[in-house]
Amino acid sequence: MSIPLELAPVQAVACCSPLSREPLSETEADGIVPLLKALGDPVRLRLMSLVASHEGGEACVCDLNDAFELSQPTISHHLKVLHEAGLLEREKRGVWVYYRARTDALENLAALIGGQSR
Amino acid sequence: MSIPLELAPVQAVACCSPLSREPLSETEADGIVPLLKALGDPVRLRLMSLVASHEGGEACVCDLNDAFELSQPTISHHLKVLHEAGLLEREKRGVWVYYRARTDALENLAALIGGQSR
DNA sequence: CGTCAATATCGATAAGTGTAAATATATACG
DNA sequence: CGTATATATTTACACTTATCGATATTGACG
Repeated sequence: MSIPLELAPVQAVACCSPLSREPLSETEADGIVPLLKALGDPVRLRLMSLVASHEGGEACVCDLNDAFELSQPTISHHLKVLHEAGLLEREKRGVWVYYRARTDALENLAALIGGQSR
Repeated sequence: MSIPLELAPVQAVACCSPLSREPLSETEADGIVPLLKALGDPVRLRLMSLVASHEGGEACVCDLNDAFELSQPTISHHLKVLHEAGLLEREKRGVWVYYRARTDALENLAALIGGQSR
């Protein structure tokens, strides 16, 4: 019986008009920043890209570990950050864990960053 | 006699296909991460939005300082980060300094994040 | 030249973050 | 049950970063 999550993180970015349209409020900024922070690390950005571009839009952690010369706990940590930001979904199947990219979150974020000025 | 800049930072994001299309290389990621890091701070994200949404697409530092309850050096620091990332242009007119949003950089970044899978 | 105002730089500090080693948890399989 | 494997958590540490006060720089103006 788990509480869904503190808040739907995907919708944090769907809340506001594009950057260039009107000034972001402090609260709005605080909602978006975690996503940008999550992507603002080279390992996480590549992890995100690896998962998102993987066939079926999902990838097993076992595959991801091998793509980096980093310890397994470090990769696990980065996946957790992406997951908590709402950019990756997590699904366990047997011993394996699969992560799936939330393309809606990516698209919302992109719309917020690159949206037309007016 | 100033060297243009070490590299055109705007094009760092124009270099690669979207996240979800194919895995980002380490080099590509390293080029993009500075932009995401620059935006991944609430003050800088709001600064960027303030400038980008300001009339004429530019704003004077004097206006920006007043929008935050932060010291002037702190704002100056954040503007520098955004400028060095290639997200803001800097122009001095008399005693005042105006920053202008590089919407092309924002659009390229948005395309990279939210681009279609295939 | 001297003063004032706008912006940037410097130095210090507290808080945040990426990483790894050690350990824990969970699942499959004899 | 016992062992092996996949993944997560904990702890610790080096490194980065956001912030401020003090100071420097730059331009306007008398």
